[in-house]
Amino acid sequence: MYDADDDQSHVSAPQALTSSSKEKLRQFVARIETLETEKSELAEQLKEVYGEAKSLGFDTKALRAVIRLRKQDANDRAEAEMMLDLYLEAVGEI
Amino acid sequence: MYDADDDQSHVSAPQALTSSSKEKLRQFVARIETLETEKSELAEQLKEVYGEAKSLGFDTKALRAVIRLRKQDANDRAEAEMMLDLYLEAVGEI
Amino acid sequence: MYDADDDQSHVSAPQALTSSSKEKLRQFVARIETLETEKSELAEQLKEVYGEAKSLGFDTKALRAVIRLRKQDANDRAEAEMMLDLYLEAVGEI
Amino acid sequence: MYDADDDQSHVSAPQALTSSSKEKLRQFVARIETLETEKSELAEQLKEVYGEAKSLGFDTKALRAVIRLRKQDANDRAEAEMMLDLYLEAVGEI
DNA sequence: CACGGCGTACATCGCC
DNA sequence: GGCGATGTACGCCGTG
Repeated sequence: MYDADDDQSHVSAPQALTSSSKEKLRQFVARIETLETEKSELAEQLKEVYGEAKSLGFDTKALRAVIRLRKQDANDRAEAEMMLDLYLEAVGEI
Repeated sequence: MYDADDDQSHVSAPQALTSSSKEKLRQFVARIETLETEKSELAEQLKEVYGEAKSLGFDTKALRAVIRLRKQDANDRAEAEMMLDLYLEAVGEI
Repeated sequence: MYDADDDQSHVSAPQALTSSSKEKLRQFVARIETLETEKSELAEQLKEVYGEAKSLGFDTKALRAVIRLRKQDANDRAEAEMMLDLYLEAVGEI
Repeated sequence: MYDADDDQSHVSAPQALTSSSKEKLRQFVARIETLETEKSELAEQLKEVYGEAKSLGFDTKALRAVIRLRKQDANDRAEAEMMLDLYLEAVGEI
């Protein structure tokens, strides 16, 4: 996208961004980078937690498996709910 | 995990976890799940931001490229900084 | 799905599938699962081939790029062919 | 990878491939392209099957959900098996 | 240090 | 034709 303000044509000719578009773009970049920074920090903390568990003698592989299973269960429940809705709709109950 | 409290041996005898170990395990699981939830929320917000940018006509693929490049630049700068420090230290400037 | 045999109405009344429909459904599921199994096996074999190439010292990323480019070329050639046919037909040469 | 026969150094200097390496490369490309062709054909057939089901009045969305669920169940069983092994190993039973 | 697993990003496809 | 979902590929990290 070359100019979010101007472009009504969908042509691919390069054109400069308006200053308004540039400003919006800057803001998007800033918001994204903030969120990614926070996300990286959480990832960092997760690593630390696993490291701490490991240093206390826990098997991180098994620990990760537990986490994965619990998540999977949650997903399964959500999926089951979805399927129920789908079936109810299929038999005209919605 | 054999038992973070008991096991100093790494032998293969089956043994249950002590209640203390179980409690620690529960806490680790809780901490991890909290962090992962927050991480997912940030991921969600990132998707929303990209979606908003897209709805305003910005090319998200290009936007992602911008983010990636800036990140790379930051890494490069950090690395250069590290090298500089290393050299300064090597010549006794620190 | 209301009933592939019966339903001409698209009304929302709940109704069970006829046994004939159920049988068809089973067959569809079976055919799909067979095809997906075969597809997974091919995917598996592809992984093995890439693994073998890697173990012989080839850069799999470059190898993948080669495959991608050749595929693109093939697509381009097919498209050119189609255009040619279209033009030939347009000038009454077919 | 610049030469699968010669390169013991892992340096990144560009160098020509030996004819032996080139030949191997050609064979890998051929094998990969064969497998990918077959995979695409299966994908094509899958599309046809779903299309046929749809034309007979079946709800493909529900059909896909069924397939997904059955696959998920299989995965769950495999995962459960893995967890069992993991736990058995953790208590020294392997 | 090389490998495999995991999470993420891209592309494709079916649907609307 | 845009959008959402799904399958595939890449990069990163932890591990042996």
